[in-house]
Amino acid sequence: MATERYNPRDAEPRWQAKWNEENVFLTRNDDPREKYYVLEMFPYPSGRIHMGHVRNYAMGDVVARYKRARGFNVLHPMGWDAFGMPAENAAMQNKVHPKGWTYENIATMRGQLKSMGLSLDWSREFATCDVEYYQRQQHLFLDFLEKGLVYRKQSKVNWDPVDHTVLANEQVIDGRGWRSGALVEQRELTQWFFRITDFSQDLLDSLDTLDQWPEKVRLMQKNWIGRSEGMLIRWEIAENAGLTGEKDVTVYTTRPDTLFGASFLAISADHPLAKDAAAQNPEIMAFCEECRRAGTSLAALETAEKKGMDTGIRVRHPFDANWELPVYVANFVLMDYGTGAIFGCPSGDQRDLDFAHKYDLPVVPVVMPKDADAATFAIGDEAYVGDGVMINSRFLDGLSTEDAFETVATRLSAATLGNAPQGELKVNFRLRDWGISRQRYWGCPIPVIHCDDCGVVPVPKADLPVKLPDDVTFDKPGNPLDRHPTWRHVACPHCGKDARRETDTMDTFVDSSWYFARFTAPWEDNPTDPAAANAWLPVDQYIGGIEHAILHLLYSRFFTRAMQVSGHLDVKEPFKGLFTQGMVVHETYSRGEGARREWVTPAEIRIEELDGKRRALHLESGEEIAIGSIEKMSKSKKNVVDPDDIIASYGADTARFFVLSDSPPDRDVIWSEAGVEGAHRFVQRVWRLVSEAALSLKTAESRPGEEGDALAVSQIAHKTLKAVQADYDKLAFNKAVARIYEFVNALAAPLATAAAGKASPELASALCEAVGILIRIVAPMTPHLAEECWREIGGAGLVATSGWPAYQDSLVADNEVTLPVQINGKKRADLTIARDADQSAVEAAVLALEAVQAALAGQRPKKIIVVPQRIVNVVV
RNA sequence: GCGGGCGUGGCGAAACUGGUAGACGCAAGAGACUUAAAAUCUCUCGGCCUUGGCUGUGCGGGUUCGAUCCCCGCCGCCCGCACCA
Repeated sequence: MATERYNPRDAEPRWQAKWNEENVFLTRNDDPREKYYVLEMFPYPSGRIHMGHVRNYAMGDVVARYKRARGFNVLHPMGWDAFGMPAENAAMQNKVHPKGWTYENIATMRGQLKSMGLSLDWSREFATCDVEYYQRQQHLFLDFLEKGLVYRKQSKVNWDPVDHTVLANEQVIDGRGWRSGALVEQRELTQWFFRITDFSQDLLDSLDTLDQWPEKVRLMQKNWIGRSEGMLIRWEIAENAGLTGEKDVTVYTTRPDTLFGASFLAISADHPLAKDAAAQNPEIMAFCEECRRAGTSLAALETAEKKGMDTGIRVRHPFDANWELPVYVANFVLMDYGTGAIFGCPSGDQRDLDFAHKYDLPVVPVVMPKDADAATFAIGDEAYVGDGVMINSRFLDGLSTEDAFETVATRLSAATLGNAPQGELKVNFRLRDWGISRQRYWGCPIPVIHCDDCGVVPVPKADLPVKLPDDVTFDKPGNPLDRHPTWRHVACPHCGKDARRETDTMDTFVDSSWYFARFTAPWEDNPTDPAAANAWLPVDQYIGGIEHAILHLLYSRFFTRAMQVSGHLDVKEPFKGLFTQGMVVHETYSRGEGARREWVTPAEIRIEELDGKRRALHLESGEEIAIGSIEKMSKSKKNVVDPDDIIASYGADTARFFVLSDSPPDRDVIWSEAGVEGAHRFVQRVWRLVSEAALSLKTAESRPGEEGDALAVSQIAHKTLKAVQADYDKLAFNKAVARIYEFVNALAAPLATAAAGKASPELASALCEAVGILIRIVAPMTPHLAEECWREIGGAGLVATSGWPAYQDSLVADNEVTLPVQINGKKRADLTIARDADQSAVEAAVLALEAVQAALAGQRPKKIIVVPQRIVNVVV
């Protein structure tokens, strides 16, 4: 009986319509079953989806469908991270409105995602640029403001004088704006900040509770937060050189133990003391300017020479009033870490040592390795940064580094300078408060009003939303909100006088810092329904790219805490489980050189192989195209493969199955068409096997048939079920795929017997069950195929609403095991024996083996190692 | 520089963290079916020699009855942070 090939173009839309009709994936908040929240990082609507999206959402969908089958009430929503620069760039380049551009992209991409057959609750969909969403974000902002979690301060920013905008550090390339190419200036602007540093310690401590996060990500966050334990030490100014009125200067150090090795103080060019000095001395002024300019170029930092200038100011050593040290302005001291001032101990720090050599400052070794000889220990070109024993340090001599730290801390805390302690213990963090002001149009307006009389006035909640005006122009650089004729002019909510709206919008990272909470009740007037948020959160499984390991995840962790403080929910950590999936990468193709280089999409070329050499030829012109490096799929390099083509020719199931096969999900994959065909063969094979055997399986009981090993079929079915279940639990999709292949390979012969109408009733019944298991374990990956097969075998209802089958322990465990038998560690034979055979029984059986007898040649073995149910090793 | 990870066939990768190395898939080769093609099926497929072995998980040592896995020392690649006091 010839079976028709499975036709995804017919089947997939049919089942998608069916799921939709029956509201299979709508999630109710009042469902009594245990909850499971699975979320993939929502996409930026850049235009079309690419294979990276397919991989991300296929993984999430497997988890969602699997957990649904396991009986959980699954929340699996989708939305759009829709504010951001590309929309404004498109507006400037193509004269389209950011709003129109964004919503059109969303419509396209939504259609593409729907064609993948994802089990999403589309009723909860939103875009962050929806007024309904950003209104609630403004609400949150106001609540944070009230709780003191938001503040304004002057801050240095990278300012592009051509585009009239602030640039993020990564948008400054070699000191120039990435778009305009203009030299970037450092400007002081008043900006809004979120007080993320209020939670530094908690954000650090709680990392330990996130045991379902990759170790790597936790470590990255830990380093980013950057906790260090040290001291603040105040140094009395002995000589001000007529440059400052200050009486003392405070430094931060993690090595107070090395205090007797100090030979200079260094301060940042932005330190108040440096500013005082610069005001009095043009040379210092010039040097400070130079330091600031150098600071803009990120790459230059690496190689930048350590430079300093002696200010002439002198300070007294905290433990010796007669010991004076020079104060330098130095280009390597950062104003925003510690106090912007350090003491230099050249023997214990490589940078300080280089600096000391350059400016002829003393180098006194104060720490030596435990086993070194104090008489001969010296510092050459390399500082000794390790722990050890104190030397040349007066009352600290002989102490360990650790004890010296304690001693100095105790003494300085007790001592006073003026009327304050001379030193205090201080924990310092690298983490900075989060600046959220952006001088851009396409973002969430910051809901405050500036009044000449009342100052900064929050917009009353009743007046929300502060809506973005639609009638804006992009013909000039700068923020369109600034030059809008009317939008910024409003009355002060306090006094009613003319006032001005804040025209800055929020960093788009704010939008993505709480969307996962909004999904729990997107219909709410308030930002959240706390009951719903508390019930659903934390997200049980969050899936996304490693590129968000720090910022997005840290900001979301902060937001959750801030929302807890302001009563919007009552959990601390937003994401219980995190999985970082690998990228989909592809070769790049280009023609032309230098500035004229033009990228070519894979769709426009064909690859030819000649004498082992691969060549790329342009389809239209036949011209040879250069094959470039393998990189992450991106619009700019055009090395994207549009899933539409693959879905159109092979179907969504094949695309899904392929991206889940072969490679571990956390590793990058190189896209290859050959792999797609392999996956498609599997889809067709499952369909053929199931459909060919389906009829005879149903009728087998009525007639006698050939013997078949029904038990073997049941055993592999249940073993596979158990293993695949474990793989899905661990998100090891590639291993699940391999096991399913093995399973299908094992079923092929018995199913052929059945298809020929020769299966015994026992075999037919075992096959019936096995096929049912097969359909349900492939269903999370290839859901349309599963439905089609399910109908073919006469399954009740939909696979999508069927439960997960339970494996039987008795069928999973074998009564007999086959042990490899090694002689001196090399495998020489197999031994099949009862599973519960004891040591002596196994030994006896092993000694009886021909191969063992031959190896022993009549001798007694030295040793026999029996690892139960695993291996036997005979040592001769 | 600091921190982390990885290195297994022609390719993507498995191997229950000390127990048969290379499961499964891709590619390749041979064959069957076919007028032919597609589809499908069967077999081969790390390397070296003659059956049977030997050898093999980046390289060199070590621990162990037994090492892809643990320890020491190299080599190579990738990622993150980067003047953090």
